[in-house]
Amino acid sequence: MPKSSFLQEAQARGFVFQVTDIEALDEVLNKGPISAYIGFDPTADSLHVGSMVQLMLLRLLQKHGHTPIALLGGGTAQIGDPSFREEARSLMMQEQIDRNLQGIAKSINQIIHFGSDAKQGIIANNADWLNQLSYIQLLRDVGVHFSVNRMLSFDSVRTRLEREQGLSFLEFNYSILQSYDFRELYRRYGTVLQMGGSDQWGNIVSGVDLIRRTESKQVFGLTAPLLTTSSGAKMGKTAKGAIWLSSEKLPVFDFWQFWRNTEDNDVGRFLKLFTELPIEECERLAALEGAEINEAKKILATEVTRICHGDEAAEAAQKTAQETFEQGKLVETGLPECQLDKSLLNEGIPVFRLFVLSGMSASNAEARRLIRGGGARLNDQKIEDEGQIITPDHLNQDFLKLSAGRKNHMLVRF
RNA sequence: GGAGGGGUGCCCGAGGGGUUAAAGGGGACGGACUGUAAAUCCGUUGGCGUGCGCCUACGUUGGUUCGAAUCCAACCCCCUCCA
Repeated sequence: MPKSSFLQEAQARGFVFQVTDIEALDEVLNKGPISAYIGFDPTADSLHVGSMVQLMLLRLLQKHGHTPIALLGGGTAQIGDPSFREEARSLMMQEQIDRNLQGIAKSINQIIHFGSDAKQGIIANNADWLNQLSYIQLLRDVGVHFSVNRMLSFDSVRTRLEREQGLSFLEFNYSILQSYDFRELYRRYGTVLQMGGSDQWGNIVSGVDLIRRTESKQVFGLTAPLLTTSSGAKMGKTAKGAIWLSSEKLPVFDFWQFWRNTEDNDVGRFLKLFTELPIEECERLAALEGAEINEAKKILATEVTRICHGDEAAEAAQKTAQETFEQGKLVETGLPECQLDKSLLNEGIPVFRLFVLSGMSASNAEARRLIRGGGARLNDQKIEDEGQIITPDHLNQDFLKLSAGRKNHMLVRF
């Protein structure tokens, strides 16, 4: 049992998968505040729930008085992390990377509040040092310490080599640069701990090694379990794509719904990881049986949404969900919305077109299929005729409610 | 550089001149059952107009054929073995 409060809680909440030298790390944590970092790659313009574990881990670190550093991979993004991937990532344009960096920083700020004092943590960008690196210098300084044999033995690399796709030398360098990052953060901020998903284990221990060799200093690595749902699906990806943290990319209502629909078996685990409710409370909620566990799911949804989008948005989402699903009301706000031009209605428009224009269906054919399959509703009334013409007579005040299936609703405003 | 194998729909994977918008599986979406869960079962799954049709699609570009994902040529890419 660790002595440091951070490790204790991290372990109890299920954040810890592997640690390089847990006793020594515990010792260091116990002695006083440290700084620790996690890297985030700018592969999209927002983070999604797949990164939530990492974010919550940093948040927990901060709560225990340590300094969290979120490192943006603005430099490494030019290469792409090959770990466990099936194919090479296509190389991104610089402007794309820049755009993504901004979005990712925003996501991080949603969950972690850094404040003005650097002790409360910072967001750094490895482009600041990687971009100026000279090849020869890097080889002499860092390359000597890397054994190709050893790198080849890492699972993350091996799986790639065994695949048909192979691994380019460019990608092979990723872990070297990530190690360099760790050392750079150690030098700049005294960072002694790198954390990450379990897929980062190889990269992390490489960094630990590099620092031991060049700085003669013991630093640490800690990985969190890679999250899958009980039924084996990867966290964060669903039908319509990822569960984004950005409310611009995913309405808060949908975010709340995602958590509300958690599988029974995941409730306890998720409560511990993604909320800050006391552990005993998480366990009590997870132990609820049958339909009662739905209460736990609602609490989970609201608590996670609170952390990510704030109290107000979280409560609004909960209220909307309750009215929509439990009371069957035709709510006027709170559901995802879109705006269409009123002239469409004045001229009369086939329902299936509305599904397309609102973005609920990807094509006319898909919308028609939805209606034929009996899954489409207009203002909570099942749509029987895919060609039905919609006019202003169908409006409730200024909006229509479209539903695709039991769970997908949208208010279309005119 | 030499020899062989291969590139099919979101993914995997059959198909080797017409009846193939392309078997099967996975995934996804919808429905039923439930507890807005899981499991199970049913349906759907290129686009556009829609009960007929039209267009686009089997690495790329040409060719042979009344007709090609299927045959031929060149090119690109991947894999394996050899150098």
